[in-house]
Amino acid sequence: MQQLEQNLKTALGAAFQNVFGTEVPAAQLVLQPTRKDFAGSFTLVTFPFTKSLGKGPEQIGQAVGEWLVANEPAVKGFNVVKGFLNLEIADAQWLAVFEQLRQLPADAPVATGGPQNVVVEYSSPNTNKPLHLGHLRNNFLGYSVAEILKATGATVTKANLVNDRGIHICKSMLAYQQYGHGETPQSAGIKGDHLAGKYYVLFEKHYREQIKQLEAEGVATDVAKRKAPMMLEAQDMLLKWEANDEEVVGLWKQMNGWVYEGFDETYKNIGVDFDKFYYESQTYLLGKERVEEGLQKGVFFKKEDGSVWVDLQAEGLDEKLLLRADGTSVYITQDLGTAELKYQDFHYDLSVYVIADEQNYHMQVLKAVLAKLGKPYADAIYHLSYGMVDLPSGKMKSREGTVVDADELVREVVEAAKQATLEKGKIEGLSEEEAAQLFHMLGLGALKYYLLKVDPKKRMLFNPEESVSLEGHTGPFIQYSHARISSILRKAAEQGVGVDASLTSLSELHDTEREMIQELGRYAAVVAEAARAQSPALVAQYAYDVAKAYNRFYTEVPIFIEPDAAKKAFRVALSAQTARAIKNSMGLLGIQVPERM
RNA sequence: GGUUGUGUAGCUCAAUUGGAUAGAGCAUCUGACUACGAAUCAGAAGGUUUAAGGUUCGACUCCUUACACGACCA
Repeated sequence: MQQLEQNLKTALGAAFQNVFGTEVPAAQLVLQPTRKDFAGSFTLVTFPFTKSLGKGPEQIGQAVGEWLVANEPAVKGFNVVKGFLNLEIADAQWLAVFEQLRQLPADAPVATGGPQNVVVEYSSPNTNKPLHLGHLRNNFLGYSVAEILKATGATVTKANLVNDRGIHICKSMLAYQQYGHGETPQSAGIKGDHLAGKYYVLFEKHYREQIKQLEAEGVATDVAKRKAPMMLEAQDMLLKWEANDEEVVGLWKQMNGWVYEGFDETYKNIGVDFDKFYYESQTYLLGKERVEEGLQKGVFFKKEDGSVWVDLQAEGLDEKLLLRADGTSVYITQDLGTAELKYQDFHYDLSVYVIADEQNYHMQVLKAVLAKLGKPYADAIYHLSYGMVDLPSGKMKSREGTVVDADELVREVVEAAKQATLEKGKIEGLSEEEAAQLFHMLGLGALKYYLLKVDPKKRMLFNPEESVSLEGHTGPFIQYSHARISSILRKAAEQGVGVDASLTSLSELHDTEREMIQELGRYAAVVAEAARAQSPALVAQYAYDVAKAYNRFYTEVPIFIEPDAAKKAFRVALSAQTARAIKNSMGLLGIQVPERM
């Protein structure tokens, strides 16, 4: 379709040349799809030309339109409404567009001239508690952005930076030491990440009790928080960990092992994957080296207490701590090391960090610090900042126990999909295993689509009832359209209707057929824009538009009843092409589509 | 206090990046399964795009100010 648009632009240029005798810069010839309520397929806005031509917008549209109809075979007709020139395209052109789409391999990359070598870091969990709803948005976004970039022909590495060290990890370790009695995931029958989370919560509970007690003894709150015995013990544990204390490191390895097993299960269950894992325990030392490098280069400075800082006021930021007085690292120290390591490993020209928007400032600092160090990859860093997920009851707070657990949520959406599917009673003949796979596909489709259809940078509201809904603007709506088409294709195969019929004998297209082709033709442009904006929401919207357009076509145009064999074959081919577009675009979102449901 | 993001129908979200009468879904109401899958389709109703100015042929979009909510930095 790009070619059709290009041809139209060339013709428009010629029209201006011939009618008004002036050259119009190609950049000014912007075509947009015509709004549904007007006749035509492409629209040129003529207002911008009124000044230079000294003529009214209608007059220009009329003249250009007439010239096009007389001289450009692709333009069948036109109408002018105020400053809008609507072009009607000849059906032969649409069929040519369709033919081109059909010839394209299903996995043909969409060339964009964008970055070729990309690392997308996402998920990046803490190893002290299980994944929750917020992580799901992160995981689905990261996976989808990676897939979209792959679709533009880029080489993409999916990376996961595991936050496996620090005081928060020690908290769950300490609580386990004190209250665990040697419990294991096996003995407790609890997933490893949930077991660690249980002890993290236990730590918080006892810690808070200790604070209360100290306060009752007249200690000020902030002092109580620092001096509570459990906090002191956790800090002591962190020091021991950094000193490679055998017992502490042993416990750390054991508990992290449990957590990784739990994460693996969850990742598998939600259908995301990674090519490379990084662990902060392995990058923080490299980060310290970078801090040292900065000191030597004179871009960082040391305060009297020995802590290391960077002055970013020239960049519109503040002074920022890079290394504590006691020499222990802070978040940014580790991030410096990880960025360096990632670059050594992959020499990316784009490094995407999928991180919540509460880290906006932190990521600005990271970029600025790397720039100060003169790192060539500083510019390649891009923070894909996404908004928090709120609940109808308000904000999610792990400390207040108002988080929505990822595993539990997935179970619920799959169960809801199962109930709805069984009610419809349309899946007879599927084995038990196939049915289970289908329920999983539909439940996850609903959940993923729900989280991905919203613009990433916006904060969003998670409504549990809507998230399991299967009707309207949802994943299952699109999945249903695919299942429906699959059914048609099965029937076509039975009846021996080929999809490779010649299109040349077709006379006139139905409106919905024309719209369908135009919709299918947008695919490449949508993927390119989604990659540029790093927004799966655009792909989600597109998949919905395609399904919607098909359903309209489906109710208005007969397929198997059609007596004209050429038309019948074309409609089957159009259906097959639509199924492909749905499967592709949903695939970019990490959502699978069924043959029946 | 400083920086920054958001504000669109009762609710959840769009709006091709400055273009036409601001579109979808949910909820409400009406109609369509003896032609191919009704998880569908067709239609009704629902809007002073937070407010006030400004730029423009044209503003949800850009600028200024104010208000509300959030995040971050102290």
